Amino acid sequence: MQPGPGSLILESGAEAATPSFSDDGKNTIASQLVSRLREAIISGELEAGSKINLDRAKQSFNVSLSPLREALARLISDGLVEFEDNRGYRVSPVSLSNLEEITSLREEFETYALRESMRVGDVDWEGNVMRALHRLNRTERDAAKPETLEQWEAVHREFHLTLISGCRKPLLLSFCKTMLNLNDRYRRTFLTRTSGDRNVSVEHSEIAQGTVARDMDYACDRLREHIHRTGTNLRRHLAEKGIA
Amino acid sequence: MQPGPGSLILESGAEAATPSFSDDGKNTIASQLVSRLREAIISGELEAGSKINLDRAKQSFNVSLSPLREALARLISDGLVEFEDNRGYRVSPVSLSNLEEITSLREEFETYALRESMRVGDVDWEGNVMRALHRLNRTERDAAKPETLEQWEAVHREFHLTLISGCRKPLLLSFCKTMLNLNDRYRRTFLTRTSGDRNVSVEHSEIAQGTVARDMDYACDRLREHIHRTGTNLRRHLAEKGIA
DNA sequence: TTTTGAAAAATCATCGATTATTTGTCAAGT
DNA sequence: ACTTGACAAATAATCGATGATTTTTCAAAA
Repeated sequence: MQPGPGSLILESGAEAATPSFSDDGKNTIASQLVSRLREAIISGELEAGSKINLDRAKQSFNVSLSPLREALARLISDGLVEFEDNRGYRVSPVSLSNLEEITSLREEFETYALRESMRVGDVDWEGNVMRALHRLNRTERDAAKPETLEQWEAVHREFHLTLISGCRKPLLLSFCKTMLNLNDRYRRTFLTRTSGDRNVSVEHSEIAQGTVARDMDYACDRLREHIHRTGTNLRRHLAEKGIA
Repeated sequence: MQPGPGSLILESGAEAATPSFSDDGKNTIASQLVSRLREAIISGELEAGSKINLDRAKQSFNVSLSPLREALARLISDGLVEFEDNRGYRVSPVSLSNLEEITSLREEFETYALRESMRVGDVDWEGNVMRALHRLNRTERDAAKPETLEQWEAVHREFHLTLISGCRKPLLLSFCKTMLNLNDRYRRTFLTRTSGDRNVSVEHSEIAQGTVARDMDYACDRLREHIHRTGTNLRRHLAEKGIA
């Protein structure tokens, strides 16, 4: 079970010199569980609102109780898990009002963080933005190939986080990360294709161009529209599936 | 052990019809620890930046390891505790830049939440605001009597949270709560008396009056100034103690 | 039929002991 | 004197078992 001496544990997807927002230097079982559980929830593998049975989870993840509980406790901060004394953990439910709040807060927080980034961001940051944009535009997204969806989600998330990564406000960044996580769960659960009347590539490019040009009003307006459109689309899909 | 038929279980400190932001219906050791640890950190009893030795903490709180680790894991979300694999937990350090970020985010988040509250808040909420103001104004704050400082902190916190409690955005409220916690740690650690040139009672009254009058610009401007002044005061005290 | 209450099952919470990792110490080699 | 590396102490992480609480089941009474 334990890796023998001399065996190497390769960290998945850790590329040097790439600012990574999904740190994978995780050593302990608890920390690995945080990543695995987060992915399981965001991807919809663990159903929204469902109770997390500790015995079953223990078995399915092949771990003991202590690291599992600790991992779940840490996930509360991400808003992905809820807890109640003597009633255990459950996956945070989805709802129309929750989606609407997430959309509103993304609009407020991310435009604020973007403005701050344009105010104090350095040239490295600008370069990171352009690189993230390029990668995003070169990443295919085909509803017929599920693995492209997953890859696109990662690159897309990276783009939005890079945009605001110049703001020098770590707390604000962690809030934005949380909101983005929650938002991505809705998209991955309810939205496999983009609405026909949108050209998302153009939207991203406009945001990035405005950003490196330090045109605060333009960039923030485009970003706000972008977030708002996604919210509207998602809301429609939720309504179709009859979610209040 | 089981309460007999007809007996009532009274929750400590739970006054009906009073919106409480410091829920104390905690049953389990882990949940009680979260409260105790949070208070210990905010009050400065646990020194900022210090490592939390699990063995010693275990003894001093008279608990076992599992609930202690779980409680600390939950406190990460409050920004009061940091964690690193195989290196354990430590109390989040204080710094000038951290204080400045907290002040900025409070200005942004709380004014946004206050505007939303004025937009959608109901009459109950208005009443709660006026009650919280009254209680705050009637609570003595004397640097010579430490117990009054503690009481004042609680009522003051309640006032600020009540102001924005009408916004119907639970995630936003939890973020504001977090920022307020972090801010209160700075005040309780570095500030025992108010700056002489301020009349804080008047500031609070103006904010509350503007709020129930639904004068968005006036109320938000007063609130922003209020937060900003506190930030400036704290910054000066940090500088005096030579904290970068 | 509905309600009640006690026993049983399921599940959560906690503990003490064991294992793994990191940190500190000190002597040997350069 | 400075670095290096092995050993020892301190500390963190995990496990399996035990204890406590909640939920479910089901039979008896209204």
